[in-house]
Amino acid sequence: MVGYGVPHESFRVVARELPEIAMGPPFFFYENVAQTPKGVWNKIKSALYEIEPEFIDSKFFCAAQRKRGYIHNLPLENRSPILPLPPLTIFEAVLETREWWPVWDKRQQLNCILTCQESAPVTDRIRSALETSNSNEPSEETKQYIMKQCKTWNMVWTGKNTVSPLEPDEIEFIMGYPCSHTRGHSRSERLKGLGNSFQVHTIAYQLSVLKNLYPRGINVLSLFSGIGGAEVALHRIGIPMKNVVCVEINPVCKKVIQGWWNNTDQKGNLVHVSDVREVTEEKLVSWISLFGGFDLVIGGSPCNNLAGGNRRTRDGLDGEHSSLFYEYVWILKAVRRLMGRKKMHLMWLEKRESEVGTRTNGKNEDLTLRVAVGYEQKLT
DNA sequence: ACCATAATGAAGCTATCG
DNA sequence: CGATAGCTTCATTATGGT
Repeated sequence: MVGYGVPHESFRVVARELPEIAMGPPFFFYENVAQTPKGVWNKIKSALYEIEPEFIDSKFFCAAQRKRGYIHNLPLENRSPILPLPPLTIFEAVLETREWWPVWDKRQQLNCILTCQESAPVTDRIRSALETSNSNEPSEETKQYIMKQCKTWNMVWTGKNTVSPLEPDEIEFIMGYPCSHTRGHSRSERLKGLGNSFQVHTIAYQLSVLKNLYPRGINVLSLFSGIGGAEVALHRIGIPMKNVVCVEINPVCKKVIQGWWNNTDQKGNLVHVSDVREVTEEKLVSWISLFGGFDLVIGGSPCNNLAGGNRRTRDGLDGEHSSLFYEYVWILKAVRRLMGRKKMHLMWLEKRESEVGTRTNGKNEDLTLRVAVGYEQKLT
């Protein structure tokens, strides 16, 4: 679960064989949960140029576990983490818990950050179990019950005989986002967005190799953007974003990204698309023509039907949401095919001319801009 | 309409044991 | 080496309140 290596590990793979058809640029980066139903990662791998997935646990980068698989065509040489690395232990990440932490709770790190949390009766049952044990030390049976609940629901000690779920602000810190990144939205929306997101430092470590390749910045096609983990990671690395197309269906997530973009003094251009199924080859041609191509196609497709926590619809890669993986695949391959062609810009103009039915003598630039801007969706 | 709450197991992996 | 136990998991949804 350490892929080709993590910071401060002696064993680091720096070279691998990539099929020629998968070599960049453009570079791509795909992510999903590591523990899927059987056969899923084989399907993903075969759809993505048979590249071997790299499995990394974010426990090497933050205080919480997060086992994820990544398939990408990035170089492996000279990876570097964002420094300083964030705290790797619970005590350092959530300072207030230390005072109440019992010695028999041996946890050093948290389990995976999920999209929902425990309910009050769990905290109540734990409190009453501790209060009824009059002695200083609860019974082994009580300890076992409490530890099982604490691990299942990722709870920390916040008072006398009291365990609580993590606050959204604390999760933002652990996941590597700016303080109050998701502020201004309902608690449940914040938890869902954060539980579904990238761990920024883990992503940044893998993307860090792009910094020297693109000193003047990159154009990004960000699919299933969520709360913008990819964008935050690139920003933290120090890679300027010239143009970013964010494809995200959740309006709350879209607002989070736009808010972060506005607050971080971005010089580039941010375009929103509200559904991956609205991406067409025509739009790809337009963006590629306008931006001069994409340098990075990045995204983690929906894990709803793959994730272990799903009791009802864990029906694999062809499930209702997770099947959107195939959208990622065709879009990536379309981008690579379109960028491989010469005179792309001219081809696109000819196509537009034939559709519009009029010539655009000397006004190609205006037409390009007008059509491209038409795809941008304004925030309400 | 929006939001918070609370109840809802199994799959697949790893560690351990004989 | 196989069996067994132990552990973890980017979730869904009916329900009720505001």
